[in-house]
Amino acid sequence: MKKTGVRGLAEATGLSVATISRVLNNADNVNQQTRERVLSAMRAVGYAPNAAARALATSRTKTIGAVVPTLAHSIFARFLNAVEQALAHEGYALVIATTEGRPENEERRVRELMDLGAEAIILSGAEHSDALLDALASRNMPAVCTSVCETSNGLPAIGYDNAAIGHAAIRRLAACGHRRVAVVHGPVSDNDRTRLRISGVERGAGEMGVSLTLCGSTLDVEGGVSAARQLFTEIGDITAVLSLSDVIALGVLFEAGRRRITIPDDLSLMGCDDLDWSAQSAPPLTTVRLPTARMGASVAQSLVSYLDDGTGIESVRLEASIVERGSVDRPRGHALTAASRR
Amino acid sequence: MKKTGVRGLAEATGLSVATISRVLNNADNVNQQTRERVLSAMRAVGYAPNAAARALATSRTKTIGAVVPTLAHSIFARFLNAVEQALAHEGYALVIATTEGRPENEERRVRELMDLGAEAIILSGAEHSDALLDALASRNMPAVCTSVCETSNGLPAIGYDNAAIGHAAIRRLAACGHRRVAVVHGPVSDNDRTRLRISGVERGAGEMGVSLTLCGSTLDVEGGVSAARQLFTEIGDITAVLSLSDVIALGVLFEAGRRRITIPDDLSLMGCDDLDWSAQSAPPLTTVRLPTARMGASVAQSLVSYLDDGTGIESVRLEASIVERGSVDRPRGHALTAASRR
DNA sequence: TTGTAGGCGTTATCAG
DNA sequence: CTGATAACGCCTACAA
Repeated sequence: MKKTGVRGLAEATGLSVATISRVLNNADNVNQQTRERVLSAMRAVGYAPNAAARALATSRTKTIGAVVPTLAHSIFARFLNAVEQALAHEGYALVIATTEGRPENEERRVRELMDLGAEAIILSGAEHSDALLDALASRNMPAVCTSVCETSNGLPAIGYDNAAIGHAAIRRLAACGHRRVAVVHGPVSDNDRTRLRISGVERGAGEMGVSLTLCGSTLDVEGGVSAARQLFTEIGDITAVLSLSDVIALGVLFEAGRRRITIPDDLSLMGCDDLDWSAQSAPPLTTVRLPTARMGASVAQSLVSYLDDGTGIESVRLEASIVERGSVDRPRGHALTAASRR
Repeated sequence: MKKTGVRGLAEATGLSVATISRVLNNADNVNQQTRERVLSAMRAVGYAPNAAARALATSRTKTIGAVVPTLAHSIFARFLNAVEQALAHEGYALVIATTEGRPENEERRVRELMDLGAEAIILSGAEHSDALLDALASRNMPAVCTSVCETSNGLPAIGYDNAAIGHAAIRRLAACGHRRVAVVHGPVSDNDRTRLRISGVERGAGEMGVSLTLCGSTLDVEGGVSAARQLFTEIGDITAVLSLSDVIALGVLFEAGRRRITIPDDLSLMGCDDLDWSAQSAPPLTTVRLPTARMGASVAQSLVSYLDDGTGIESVRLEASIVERGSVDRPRGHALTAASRR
């Protein structure tokens, strides 16, 4: 029976395991010829290094864990897609854990990730249980909160300013002349980002004399449809809808279409996210573009720098920007009310 | 300086590492009191097991790798979401690698996954380079192809029958009376699933006397919009559009809306996937529902059974079904042509 | 029920 | 430039 691993190669080449290890790690102090010899031996036996053994010896796993509510929402998927790409380029692996929408799972998932050997943890949002924070601290595990730009728990945050986003969005609408706007948003419990956006909207509305109708919904297209249905049948007296995420806006768009409510003539609609389809819809959606991909790259970069070079992890505030497309216009009298009756 | 790991606990409790290890692995042959003692000691020192060491000793990493083209397309994200959930319940971790849409990256990513210690590999589609297949075989690494239900490379497949899907879809359209339909599909190079669907469509069209117009596009909403634009301006003479994926159908829907082409009055539209929004659109999209989540669960289950119990990995064919909603109707004369002139 | 000791495949520290 | 050897933290016969 042949020996496995470096030992086998050592035997096969007549060299020592140390030398084998050196060529494995591209150490410079190896004779060119020796290296060739080892390399070809490796090819010959189809040698594959054992990551676990290496991890044990170096106490480096080159693995980073991320926990998100779900992969089924494209905003998280796009973010992780960017993270994965950047991490892969740096030789790190990404292992993903979902909470299945239940924040009470977060701590457990983080623990699993750590037990698995993750060298850093990527979290969603700024709010995390003390137990989770403790777990992180007790192993002093680097971690970063994403989709937000500040936290009150001491963890660095890489993301955007949700309150500012809400603020800018409502002001833009106000600047167009809207004074009665409905705000459709996802669940606020367990979602600090949504709460922050709402608070920004409220502040902006106060400044601009805009009267707000808040309307909660689930974070999916169906939620947008239901919310729109309610808006159109029970509220009516609004000139614009601000949807705090594009999936919800899509629902509003669909429901408006069904009711022959023309956007932006009868009603303006503004979203937030800038998803794949947002520029393509009819009409194209005016929305807040979130720097999702840049955020992913930035998170990956920060973590890798920290792990490889010991650089501190700084919070990063990425700018979001409103992209004007065709779904927002000046209000036209009681257009919606009229349209609803059509 | 305290000793780390099991050794430390052994010292702290006055027991041996073997006993510590036993409680760690919930072995039954350990005294209840002893167990308590160890457990509380573990809590006291905040013990965290070292996965690398365990992996090295047991040669089990409890990690499964998946490579997909991208996470940015919700069809993959939803699939992996299901995989992750099922795997997590079984105590396995999922590490994800993307090819960034370039099949030539696939082999490298698979190697990275294997080098990382993945115990099984999840692949997308049935087509894979010989180099990749060899790499898998030489380490006899279990792997499964997904989104397809058969392969010619010896690997098991868990998924649906793409040709049958295309076949059923076009026949349904034909049964509604459509004889001239445009098929909009994503890239065919490097995508066997799309090719299979097209072949099924062609066979069905032949059987039913349907004349087809094939129209390739990119696999996103924008692609659907462009294709629709071309269809509406240059082709015209069709009564239905069969979109081989829902994202593309969404583009068609948007473009039709922009041109005041009413679906399904002027034109029928049928999709494939059944995404989040498909039941909510205006009109709701008649589409082929792919068992994405079940597929994810099935893949996870098969792999886990194999790894834990040595059960063989069988190919699984999951049924897809057409879900009738509002976007397909009988053709009405030259409605589209008329509508285009409106 | 508990303890002892060897080994898992690499890395890294010394000498040579 | 190369070699011997001791960790790394855990598991698991085999003994007791």
